[in-house]
Amino acid sequence: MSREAERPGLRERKKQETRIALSWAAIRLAVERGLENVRVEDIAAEARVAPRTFNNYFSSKGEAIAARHLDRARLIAQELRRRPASEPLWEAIKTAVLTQLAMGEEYDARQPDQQWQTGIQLMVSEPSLQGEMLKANAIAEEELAAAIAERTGTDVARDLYPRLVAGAAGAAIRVAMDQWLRADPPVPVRPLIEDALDRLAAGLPEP
Amino acid sequence: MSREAERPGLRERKKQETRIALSWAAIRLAVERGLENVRVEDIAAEARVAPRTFNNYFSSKGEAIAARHLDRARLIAQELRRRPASEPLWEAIKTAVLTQLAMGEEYDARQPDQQWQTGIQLMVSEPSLQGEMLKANAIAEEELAAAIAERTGTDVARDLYPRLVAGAAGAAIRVAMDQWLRADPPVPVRPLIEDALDRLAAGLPEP
DNA sequence: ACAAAAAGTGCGGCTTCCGCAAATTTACGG
DNA sequence: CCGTAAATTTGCGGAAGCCGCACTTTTTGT
Repeated sequence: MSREAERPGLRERKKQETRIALSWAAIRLAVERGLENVRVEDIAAEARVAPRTFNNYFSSKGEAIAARHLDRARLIAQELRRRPASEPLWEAIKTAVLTQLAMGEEYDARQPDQQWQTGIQLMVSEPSLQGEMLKANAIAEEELAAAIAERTGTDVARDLYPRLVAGAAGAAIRVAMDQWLRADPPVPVRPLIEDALDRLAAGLPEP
Repeated sequence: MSREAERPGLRERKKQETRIALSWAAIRLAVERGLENVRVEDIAAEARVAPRTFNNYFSSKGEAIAARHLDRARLIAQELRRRPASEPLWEAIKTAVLTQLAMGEEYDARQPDQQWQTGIQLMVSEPSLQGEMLKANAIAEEELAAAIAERTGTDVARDLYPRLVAGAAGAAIRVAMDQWLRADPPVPVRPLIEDALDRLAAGLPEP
């Protein structure tokens, strides 16, 4: 044995790779043939692991699919921590969200992005996935609340404030994304998100 | 055959009774012996129906338990529609929430309320139920958005506004309730909710 | 290179969830 | 009241999902 502060650890890396491979495999197959027609067995095969291994990572198909979404959402909190402390809170949040969005677009710039959007649409349409989506959002919101608390010198456990801001921001992002997904003549996301967050910071005045 | 606008309909009534009986049974048993140790079979037995019938009403144990919560949350939108149109929106929302809260307290004033609070605590602690809780909140939020749209003359499909307000309000309520549940020296709920909604309407200024 | 720890795998079993068809109950018109 | 149509409940059967446990393989640290 030894200490447990090893940085990346080749081991940890492989684990993450498997996790991501399983998640993408689940999304791919679900998009391709519909969630109902995908068995855990298939996903495992696609990711080159044993069926049993799948459940070592995820406790359901839905969780595997939502995992990608969760990872992305987490980044917002990460990004917020990076913003300079001088920046006003709402500004920082807005920038963090938009930055994450840009990162996502760059990251899988070749084709996965297409798959990403399709994946999201799958999640919002399949009832059994909506729950997973919401759960992921909730987890991300917690982390966001922690980051906000840190930045504003408040206490997540005692003060209403950080969770309130995180919850409201999360709702705004959710609504903006939703609007974006259902816009018939496609519209850009960023303005929607900015608009939503701005209104929030303005106290949601009646239009 | 005939028209289908029968008001209560003896048939519909029985259905609702069964639904509620199943839901309460699920909560009772889950609180009593832990969710893991409750089988669908047991719930059905408690409600005096066949096991198969359970799945005619709910597609999972979790859904059955969250059903009570959902019904309550729905009432907020109902209540909002009843508020006079002259009342400012935020005022109306706040009142609607508090009224619903009061109704709930009166309704099951004898003992179920105790059970209710225990049930909620169960839901927030059991991971598998958190998802159901979130799903119920989402459904309630949709209805709230519809009510808000109606009241403000906006369009749920086209405008960001109603869903934004509903989402933010939902988040505020959630956070306030959460705070209430974990308050060690118990505190009253109402002030928490008022505080949360007021801050929202004020644009969530840093404290 | 070795021993310990962690991850992957296989097996077995218990539940859940759902489609289908028969039985039972309710609704409505005469 | 009675009979027929519709809706609900129930029983059966089966496909998956999910998970504990024990065994094997791989990684880690010395």
